[in-house]
Amino acid sequence: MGARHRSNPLALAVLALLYEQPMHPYEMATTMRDRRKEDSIKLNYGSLYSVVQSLEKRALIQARETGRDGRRPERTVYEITAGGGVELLDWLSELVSVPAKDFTDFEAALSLLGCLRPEEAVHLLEERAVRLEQELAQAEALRRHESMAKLDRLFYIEWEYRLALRRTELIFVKDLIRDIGDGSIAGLEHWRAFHADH
Amino acid sequence: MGARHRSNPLALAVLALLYEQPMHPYEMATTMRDRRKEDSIKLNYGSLYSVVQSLEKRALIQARETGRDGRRPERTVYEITAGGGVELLDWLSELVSVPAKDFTDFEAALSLLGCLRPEEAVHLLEERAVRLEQELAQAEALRRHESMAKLDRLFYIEWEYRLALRRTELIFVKDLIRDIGDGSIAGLEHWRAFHADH
DNA sequence: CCCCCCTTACTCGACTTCGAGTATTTCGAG
DNA sequence: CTCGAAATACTCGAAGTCGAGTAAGGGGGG
Repeated sequence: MGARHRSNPLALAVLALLYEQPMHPYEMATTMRDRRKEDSIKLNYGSLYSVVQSLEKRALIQARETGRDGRRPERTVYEITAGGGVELLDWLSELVSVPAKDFTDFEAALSLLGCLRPEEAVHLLEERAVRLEQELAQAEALRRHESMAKLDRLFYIEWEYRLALRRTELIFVKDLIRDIGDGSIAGLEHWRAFHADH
Repeated sequence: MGARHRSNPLALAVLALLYEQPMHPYEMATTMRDRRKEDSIKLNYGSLYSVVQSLEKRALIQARETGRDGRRPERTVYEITAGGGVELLDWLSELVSVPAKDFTDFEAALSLLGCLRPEEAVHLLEERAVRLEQELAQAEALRRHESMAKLDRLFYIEWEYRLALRRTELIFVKDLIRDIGDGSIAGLEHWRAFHADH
């Protein structure tokens, strides 16, 4: 399969949209926005057009018609090919069944926490905790909102997943604040020593 | 500050290493490997050299000496500048204090789960659950290993963070399997209907 | 003492990503 | 009916990403 090319999830999203029905690129963008997919899949105008182009070159999608509506700029409508359908299901199956390592910003920051003084670190972690609590409170409010309450759960599983992770993150951050604050974290002396020199 | 340029965490890692002591690029790579930083920060040979170049252009680091050891290829040793130190602390502070949205592969996959048939989805999620359990078991084993037991906790917080997230993910996946399996997930009819047409 | 392979250190160019910029068209207020 | 604002549909080039490729030194087996 085209496993070499499976880096950009936007390509997956394009295949998924065309799996439902043919579309032109701009419509893909608006559809993704309407369905809140931009929250879970990074969407960029510039990327979209080159991703579509690259999918066409690999024969996973093909141009269907290059019609024009009135005197508007030309729209190229694309449809998925048989190969594209196979690639979609194969790729999606892989993403679901094998847990990939993903590099998050906070993980990177934690691994370099030693560059900050302990007190500074605690202070910044407290800020993060506050912001996480706000985010979670907002999410709770949104969930109770009527427009959300009527939506099938299938359409917001990814949202629940993200919330579950955020809740865990909040607990982790609070524990960490406690352990640095009361000096119970192992290695605190080395940490202080490094900053004493600097 | 240079907030426009804060996309690649590898640049942050380079600043952090040079904050400790001057180094040449290849040494950065090996040091990161020795300290297991490659687990939490994506390291690529090609990227490293262009990242270093870009940091130099922005005067956050500077070449110190271009010595050579015997007749080996030239090594350029870099050191951090005053501006580089400021940028490091500022950037790191931001990453710690404000929770950023990160786009993970699994979240993208979940948002497109409708493309798979329900039974297929359950099957693949079960595979993921098994793999997650294996990963967690391996991590537990590693933690009990002597080389790990002696290490200061400060040096593997990022590892604990990742494990906490993975544990939450496992619970989430198991719950999801249950809810799709026993038909209690809202919207299952629409899901089946879509695949009946196809 | 010579050959092969591993490590060291870096280069290269094909490919992607990004977001600001452009040009047209519709819509609504006045 | 006309002017401007928003929406539509796309383009462009600068910058970044990637990993295979290269080339030279060191070291150990025959």
